[in-house]
Amino acid sequence: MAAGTSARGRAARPRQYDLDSLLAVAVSVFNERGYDGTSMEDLAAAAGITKSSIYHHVPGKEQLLRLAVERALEGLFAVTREDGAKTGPAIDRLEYVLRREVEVLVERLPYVTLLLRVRGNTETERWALQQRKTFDRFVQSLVKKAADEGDLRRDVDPAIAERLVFGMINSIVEWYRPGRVPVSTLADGVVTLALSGLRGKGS
Amino acid sequence: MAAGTSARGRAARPRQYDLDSLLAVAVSVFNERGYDGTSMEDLAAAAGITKSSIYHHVPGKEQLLRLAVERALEGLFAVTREDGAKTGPAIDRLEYVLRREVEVLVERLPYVTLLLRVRGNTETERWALQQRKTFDRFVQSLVKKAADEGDLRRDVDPAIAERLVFGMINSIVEWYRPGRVPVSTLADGVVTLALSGLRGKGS
DNA sequence: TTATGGACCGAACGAATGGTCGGGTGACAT
DNA sequence: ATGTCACCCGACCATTCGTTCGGTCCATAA
Repeated sequence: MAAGTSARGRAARPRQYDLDSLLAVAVSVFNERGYDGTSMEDLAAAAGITKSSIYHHVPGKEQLLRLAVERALEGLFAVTREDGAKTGPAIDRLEYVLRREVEVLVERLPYVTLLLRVRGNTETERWALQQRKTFDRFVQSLVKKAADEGDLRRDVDPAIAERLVFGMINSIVEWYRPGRVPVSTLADGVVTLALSGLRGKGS
Repeated sequence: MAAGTSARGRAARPRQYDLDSLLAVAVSVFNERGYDGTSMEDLAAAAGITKSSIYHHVPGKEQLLRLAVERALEGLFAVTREDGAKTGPAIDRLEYVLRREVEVLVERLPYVTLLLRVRGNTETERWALQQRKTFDRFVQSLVKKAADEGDLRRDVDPAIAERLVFGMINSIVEWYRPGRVPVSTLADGVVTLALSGLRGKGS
């Protein structure tokens, strides 16, 4: 984003970071090595900078994690406040949220990836887990409502179904990379699979 | 397993580990804190033993990881060699593998959990990732065959579908704990959801 | 020209980490 | 009684960790 040769000045002044561009690098490394498996030296090397320089931008390693998961959670919770998630039959709201969640997940892929891998070792991580739980409960209530309105199959426990569909969506971060397949195709696939299943009958 | 007061001897000789029981403790801690986030002291504390004692049973931290993921992979690959995975229409083989994978995953829950979280920092981890990829390709070929035989819906790319269903199953380790819900119910839910979807029409 | 301030650096610190070493203790077989 | 062996211990080591500090460089503003 803000890294690279500045406007003027021959071959001088390469790499120059601000908080945002440094965060992008850090998150990328976190996702590759895992948060605990990443040292400040790893980050420094990836950024082409020294360890101590990182502390000019950020007060510590944990803050980088915090900023990243905040960015992810912000996107996720924004969906729950959108119209499509609040009006109409629960089954439609559910479909809307599923599709939108896929979109947000792809849009902020590295940040959401990191969020989904949080384990709970630090205060920041525990806070992130709590937030995820809150979001989870929102979707859970949608599934419950759709079941109550008779729009879901009755031979699968709604609680289990929610976990599974949720897990399916979250697993996207493990393999999807933007470019090859358009997001809309992915989102269609998710919604179709979640609601109508894999088996035949399709056009 | 083998920890506890020995047959004879008053209140003497508490905790006494063999490789297996120690591994069980270690894997449990790995899953809670993450492999990189777990120190040998953490393991020692959880086992009620000193760090140095651990080295009596195992040559190092990485070996514990190795033993654990081997246990998981062994169970997974055993499925691919079973009859149900090798005979009959691909769609039936697929259903068989899905159900059996759920069963193995639950049966060896802590080990498979650890396997699914491997990142690739050490040689052992990279080997584990390679093995997972091999298993993945096996399931992929099943989905492909089922598609060729016309038993899958044609409006979702088989490659994407396989990833999603695979991800759904793998996500089970994040929430399922044996006891509350029987494995058979879970497996039924997975197969139903994967093949027929969430939406109505069910009995 | 000088001063301000953002981005960066090398050297160093205390704490934690994975691992080693030499020794101890008790159950069991001889 | 003695020796063996599995299991355990405390003390220690070299390295790596996250973090701090004092200082340099240079683009821009006054």
